[in-house]
Amino acid sequence: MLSDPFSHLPPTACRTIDTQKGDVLFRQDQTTSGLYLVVSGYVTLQRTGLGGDILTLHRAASGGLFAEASVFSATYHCDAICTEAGSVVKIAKADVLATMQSSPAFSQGFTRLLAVQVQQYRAHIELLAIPSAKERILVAVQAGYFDATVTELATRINLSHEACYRALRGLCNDGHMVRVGRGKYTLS
Amino acid sequence: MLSDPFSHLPPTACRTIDTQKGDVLFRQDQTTSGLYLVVSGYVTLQRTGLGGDILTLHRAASGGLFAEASVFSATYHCDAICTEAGSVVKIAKADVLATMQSSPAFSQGFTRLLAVQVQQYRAHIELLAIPSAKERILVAVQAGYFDATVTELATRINLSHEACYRALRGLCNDGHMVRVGRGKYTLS
DNA sequence: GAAAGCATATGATCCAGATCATAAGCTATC
DNA sequence: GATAGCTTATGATCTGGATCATATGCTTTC
Repeated sequence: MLSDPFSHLPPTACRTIDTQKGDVLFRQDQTTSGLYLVVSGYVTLQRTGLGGDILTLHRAASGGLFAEASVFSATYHCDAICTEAGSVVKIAKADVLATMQSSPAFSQGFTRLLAVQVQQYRAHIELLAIPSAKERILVAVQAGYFDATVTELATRINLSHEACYRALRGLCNDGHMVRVGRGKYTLS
Repeated sequence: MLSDPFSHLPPTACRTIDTQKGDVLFRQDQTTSGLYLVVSGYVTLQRTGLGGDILTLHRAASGGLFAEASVFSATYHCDAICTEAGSVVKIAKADVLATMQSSPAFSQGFTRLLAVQVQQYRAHIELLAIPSAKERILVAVQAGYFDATVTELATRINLSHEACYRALRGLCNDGHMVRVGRGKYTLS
């Protein structure tokens, strides 16, 4: 189940955790203890703004890794909340650091994972720069962002959910997308 | 001059390049040959949208590293353009990969740099989610984004330069900032 | 020192998206 | 099966920022 580089870790480094919807894996400013790999279900990384508004930074699906940067950080920088039941593997920070010392293969694999993250974030910043709501949604859907609810998509791409619904309808009218059911849209 | 982890690289891995304003270090989709460290001057990482609009992804100042992810990528994902004369050190991709195999200290140092990048991008995404122009600028200035022109700041935080000037004036009226000269503003 | 090019402003207008309001459908729970 | 809470959906209104226009100041260059 563990992806590539993690096979180099000692078995004791990993702990499987079953999650329920709404479970909190960690909160912002908590002391870091490790990083996580999603086995099944979904985990949302979010920050709560001063005004109480929720910002989704990342949504990790099956196979997705998150909080990798926590290995080099004293505290978590956002909240990790399970939006759907499933399970995650928690990998102890100390073991990651130790294995980086002993295994070049692990080191390189782990670094590659971080590099992928960097590229994903860059792509996301680019997406957020698209001024038109319709275009932004179209690109987001093409990039596979639309894997849950419309409301969830909206918060990820800095749109109100109303604007998101309207833009989706517009894209359907334009023939770029097709409505295939309540809250279900696909590219045409 | 080289920061921490790069002292583990063979001397031949690094090449110093003097840059003039406007110099292009690499362009999107070019084959990757290495990563860069800014010694002096500024390098902007940008992508040109389909409509010809320029999006600034990152701005590397003295001591800043960029294109680290290129080590694991076949092509560059954006353009690197020098916005001010100075010099950069180019570090060969092959040497980075080789040294990761041989030196755990380098590996860990390099990975830490990527982890920092991840956190910076996360913070940037958070910044972009701030709806009000005035607030967004205030946070950006506090985060040290305003190190060049107003126009440059505007493109980095997804605002028109007009909106940026107006918001700066507004922040001065509110007493949050002070205009200290033509195009110069500081926090009060 | 004239001309070109860019950053700095600021005013006027317009519109896309935020916000507010409303309602219906689906799910879970007691 | 009633209630609560959520997502979906759409209409009405309002506003903040984009866009367009204009002008001035600073640098660079020939």
